Amino acid sequence: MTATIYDVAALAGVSIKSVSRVLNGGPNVSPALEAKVKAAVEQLDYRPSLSARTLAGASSYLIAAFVDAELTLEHWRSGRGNDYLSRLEYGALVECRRSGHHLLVELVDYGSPSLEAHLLSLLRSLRPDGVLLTPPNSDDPRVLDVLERHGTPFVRLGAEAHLDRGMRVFMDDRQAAVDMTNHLIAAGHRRIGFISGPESYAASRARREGFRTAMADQGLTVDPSLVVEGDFTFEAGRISGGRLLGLKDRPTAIFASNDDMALGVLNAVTAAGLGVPRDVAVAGFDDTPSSMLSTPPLTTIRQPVTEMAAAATRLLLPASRGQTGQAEQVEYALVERLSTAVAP
Amino acid sequence: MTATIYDVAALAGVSIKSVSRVLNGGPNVSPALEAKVKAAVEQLDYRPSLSARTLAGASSYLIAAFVDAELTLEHWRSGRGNDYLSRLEYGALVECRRSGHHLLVELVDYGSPSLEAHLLSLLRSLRPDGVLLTPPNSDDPRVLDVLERHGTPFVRLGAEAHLDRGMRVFMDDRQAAVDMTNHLIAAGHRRIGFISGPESYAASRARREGFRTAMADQGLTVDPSLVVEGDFTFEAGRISGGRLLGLKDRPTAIFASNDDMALGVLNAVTAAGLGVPRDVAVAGFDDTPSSMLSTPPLTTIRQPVTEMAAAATRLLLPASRGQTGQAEQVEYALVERLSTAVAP
DNA sequence: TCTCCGGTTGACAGCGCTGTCAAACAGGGA
DNA sequence: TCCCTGTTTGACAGCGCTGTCAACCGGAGA
Repeated sequence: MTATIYDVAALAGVSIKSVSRVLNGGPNVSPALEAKVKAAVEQLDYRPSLSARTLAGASSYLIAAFVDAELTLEHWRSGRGNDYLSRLEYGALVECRRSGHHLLVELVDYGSPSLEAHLLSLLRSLRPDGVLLTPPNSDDPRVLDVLERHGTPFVRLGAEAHLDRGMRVFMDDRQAAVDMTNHLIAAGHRRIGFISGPESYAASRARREGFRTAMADQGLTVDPSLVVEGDFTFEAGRISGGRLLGLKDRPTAIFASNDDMALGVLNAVTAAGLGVPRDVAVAGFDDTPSSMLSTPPLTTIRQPVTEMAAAATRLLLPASRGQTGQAEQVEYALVERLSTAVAP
Repeated sequence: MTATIYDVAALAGVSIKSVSRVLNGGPNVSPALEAKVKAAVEQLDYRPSLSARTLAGASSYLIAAFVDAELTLEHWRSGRGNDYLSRLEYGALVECRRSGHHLLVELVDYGSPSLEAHLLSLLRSLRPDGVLLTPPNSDDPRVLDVLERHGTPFVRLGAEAHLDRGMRVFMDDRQAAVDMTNHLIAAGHRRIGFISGPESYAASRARREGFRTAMADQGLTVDPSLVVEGDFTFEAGRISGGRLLGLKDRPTAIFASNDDMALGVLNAVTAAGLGVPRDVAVAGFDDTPSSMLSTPPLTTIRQPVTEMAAAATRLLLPASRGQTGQAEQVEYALVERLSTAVAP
């Protein structure tokens, strides 16, 4: 039916091993052989079977991305999308295509007691060439343990703890928060409210840390009542924002740890009968699509998720496999839009 | 190293075939055998190798989702996310996990001249059990040809043409547009602007058709200048919306074919110094996350993309494989929010 | 008692590749 | 001329599983 390597070998008048060599770019192949084989491959429209290659060889040509099932469900249930994930996926996809690999997306129940068993099961039956780990699970020691024990290379995105385990791709969340805070201070703000994300995210902690540092460096004290915690949702931003605006000495600027919360703040400001940026400046973090479309558009930090994922995937590919402990830092950018504009 | 079926067979004192039978739920297995095998599997923590099963058997336990590379790139470049795609993916993932299948995401260049060769290559090397096709490519005859020729089952989401090819999961876009139009008419609107999507999308055509039908059924004439075409982007909505608002006899309501464009219209209304819904009512289509978060929140049609994808995946799974030509319709819902509220 | 039959289990041959190792071959130097 | 070396190619044994088909077992029926 479908042509196999035997058909190609027969047509070209060579051994199957030679066909395999040509196809995989093996060493010591004469130009004549290569031409013959390529012609036969072309003529039969032959494509090697992934499973046969995987079974016989060392590589599976598969990259697996572990996606947090509960988190994703929650994202959809609450009506916000999972922008981070799709950007990540796109970056990984592009890189996979370039190298002839394939991207397998796997839903993982990080909350399950049988997490380890499930992961091991995945690794053994799929034998992926590498695994992509996303925050906040890229710091989960149970996952790292399984991966290391099984010997599967993995890249942790935005990881903070266990810096020597696996490979990492990250951005400087702390410095980005410093920059944003300085941006607000430069615009004349002194009382700045901060809405942090959940403690479980390394990025949350780093961003709050950056905010504190920048304030301290400028000799500004941070009123404890101006720092509140949210869970990265629009609702959290709306409520926390409302709370901050309700203070008798309300902040003139609010820096939210992500865009969803910043959008909630925008909503709260409007609801309070105030204007952005006239009465209150608002800044976000992430540069999600909707941050550009809000009224007014949001000043935020662009996190190059797609590039991070592409870099991570590259680290996993056999051709340019990185070493354990290897880390790559990507650049962020402060995107200045109207929500923090200074009145002319 | 890792346990194989031979290890299990040896430990249980049975043949490898018996192990295989137990694991795959084969017929005529005695309880005693089953118990022995299961114990051995447990003890060795055995997991069958996907590639070996694929190579030897008929199923690959893989479902492939074809993602339009150019479209996705464009989505990211223009800053809007691809909400549709991630919802789809989530639905497929959940269903895959339930059945022990895996989801493979493949970037496809639908614009490439070697599209057919590329697809064939994918099908042959991966041998997926089924393929998920998304609009607007679910109507592409080149794709359908390749899939049919190769004999791979596929489900077309939101497909319109070639109704007898492959399986389909769809919603009644036309009727949904009728409902929305009636909703606007019921609110007292007579001059209703309509921003349609690109002609290449079957859904675009159906929505416009629904709008026209509803208007006609209510005995309202549609002023041709009130029907414009956009490309589903925020910008298109902003520009087309601005144009409609600039007419000397401007519409009192604008129905955009998707939420991104409706958000653009919202922006245009505000820019024109008008209010929503006070001066102009705005309706969208899709129920994307941001439609809920806009100011005011958008009245829209909820398209159950996740459920559609889940249903589609179910049709592909060997256990409940559907027949060619089989189609499943899913229900939409009109979500009424403030953007079309009638003044009290 | 013997045959027949359905239920149950196992032997074995692939599936389509890659890795190992040996064979064949060509060219340089003694 | 022969040997040695390095290059090029091929034979063959798996990889870990499923499908096919035959063997075996026990009880029902003749």
